[in-house]
Amino acid sequence: MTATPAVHTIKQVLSTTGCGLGDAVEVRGWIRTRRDSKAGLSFLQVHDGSCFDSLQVVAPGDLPNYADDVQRLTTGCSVVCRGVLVESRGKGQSVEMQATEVNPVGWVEDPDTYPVPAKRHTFEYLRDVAHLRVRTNTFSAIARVRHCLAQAVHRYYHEHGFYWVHTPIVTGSDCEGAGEMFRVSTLDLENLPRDPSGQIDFSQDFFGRETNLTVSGQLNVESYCLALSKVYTFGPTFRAENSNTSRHLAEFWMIEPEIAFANLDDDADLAEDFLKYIFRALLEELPDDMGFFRDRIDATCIDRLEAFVESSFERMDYTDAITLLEKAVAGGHTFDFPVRWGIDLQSEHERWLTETHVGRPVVVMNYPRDIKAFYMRQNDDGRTVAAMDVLAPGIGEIIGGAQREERLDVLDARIAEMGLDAEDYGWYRDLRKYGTVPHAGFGLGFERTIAYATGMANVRDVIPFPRTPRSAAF
RNA sequence: UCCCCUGUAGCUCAAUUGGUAGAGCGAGCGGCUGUUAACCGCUAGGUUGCUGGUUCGAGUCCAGCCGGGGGAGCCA
Repeated sequence: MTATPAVHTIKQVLSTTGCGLGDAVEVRGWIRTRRDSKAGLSFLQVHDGSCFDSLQVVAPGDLPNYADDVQRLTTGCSVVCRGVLVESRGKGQSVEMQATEVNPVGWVEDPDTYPVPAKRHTFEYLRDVAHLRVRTNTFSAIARVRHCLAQAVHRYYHEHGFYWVHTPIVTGSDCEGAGEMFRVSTLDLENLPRDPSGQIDFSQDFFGRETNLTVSGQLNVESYCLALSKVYTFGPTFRAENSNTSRHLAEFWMIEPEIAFANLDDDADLAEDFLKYIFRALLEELPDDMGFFRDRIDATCIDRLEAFVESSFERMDYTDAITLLEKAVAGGHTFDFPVRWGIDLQSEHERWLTETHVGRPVVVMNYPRDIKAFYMRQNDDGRTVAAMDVLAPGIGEIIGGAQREERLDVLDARIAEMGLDAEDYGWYRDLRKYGTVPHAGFGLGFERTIAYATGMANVRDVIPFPRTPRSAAF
C-alpha cells in the first residue's frame, strides 16, 4: 500500500523545494495544452498559478483511464495528477512528472467555445472574457506582479515605521476636492423625496446626508498623520470622470503616504526611496514573470527598472522646467500647446521632460499656486506652492504630491480665495488649530505603477476587473 | 466631453472601380511523432454590429444609433 503523495505547488515541484527527483507528489491545476504521442503517451502542460512555468505531466498509455479521460483532456480542464518527479527526457524543462494517476476534476464542456484556447489573443478581446483571461500567461503574470508589488508596498512602509490607515470608502462630500464622484444612496430613484423647495431631501437618505465613494484618502489620512507621524493608505478610489484613455480607470487603487514634521524635499526623498524599493523587490522576487514581460511585452522593461533603482531622480523646479521647455521651443521643437510660466504642464511637455530631455524619472516641484489645490502649502515667493509631480517615461504622471498648508490663517485665506466654504472643512481646519505641524504626502496610482513596471500599455489590463465609462461587466 | 481609427467564422484578418464572402489560427476526426509555437490531410463553422437610405445589385457608398481602440482634457 503506497502512501498518498503530498500535495505540492508547481512552483515547489519545479524548484524542488520540499520535494526532489524520485519523490511521489500530487499537483492540482488546469490543462494548458495536451500533446499526444502515438508511442502511447500524452504530454500535459499543467499550470496552477504558483509560478510562471507550467509542469509537464507525462501520462503513459497504460493508465486505466487513458482513453476515457486523458485523451479527452482539452485546454482549460482541471485535473489532479499524481506521479513521480523525474528528470525530463525532452527539451524545454528539466523536471517533469511521470504520472501514475491523472484525475479530471472539471471538464471543458465544449472545447470549440472555450473562450481562451491555446492561441494568441488580443488584450481587447480578453477584456471581454476577464473571468478567464487570468488563465493566460500574461494575465497570470500580471496577477503575480500585482501581488508582489502590493506586498512590497506594505513591507516598505512597515519596515520604515509607517502605519497603514484604513480610510473610509464612503465619504461625506463636503471635504472632497473637485472632481466627479459616484453617489452612494439608498433613496428610491423612481421616487426621490423632495424638500419644500423641490431639492432632493438627502436627510432621508441612509446616512442622512449626501455621500459618495472616495476620490482620495488624503484628507482623512492627514488626521492620522498628525498623531501617528508616519502613515499611509492603500485602497480603492473612485473617479466618475468620463476619461477614456489607457491611463485612467473609474475604480483604481492608490497608495497615499503622509509624513509629519516634513517638507517637500522629504516628500520627494520618500517617493524616490519607496519606488526604488518596490521595483527592486519585483526584480528580485519575480525574475520569471519579468522575463516574460521582457520577451513578449516590452523588451526594455527590465533594463528600465534596473536603471530606475540605480540612478537618482532628476529634480527640477517648475520654473526651471518651463525655462527648459522654452529653450526647446527656441531650438526648433514644436509643442501643440504654448509654453509659458503659469500653465499646467501638458502631457506632451511632461513627456518631453522625462523621455527626451532627461531619459529617466523627473520630479517637478513648486508649481504655480493658481493651478493647484487649496491644501498645498504656499511658498514664500507668494506665487508657487510646494507641490510635486513624479513623471516617468512612457507613463507620464505617476505620483502627485505636496507639502500641506499647515498654517490656519493661510489655509483659510486660500479656502476663501477659491470660493470654498470654510464651514465644510471644519474637521480639516481643526488639524491646524490643534497641534499643527508641517507635513507632506503624495498619491501613487497602483495600476500606473504596474503598467510602468511591466510595459503593459493599458491600465485596464493590470487590474483584474477594470471599470471604465460604460463598462462594468463581471 | 472633443478629435481620429475601427466593427466580416470562436479568435486575428483578407475580399480590386459596388458584382457568387476567403485564409490563418483555434476546434473536431484521421495520420505521424519523447512531444513542447509541433507537422500532414480532411471536416464543421457566416442574416458581414443594429436600423434605415441610395442602387438592377451593398461587406464595400450615405445617415443615425450601439460597441471597441488610440489621442486630448482631467488626473493617479
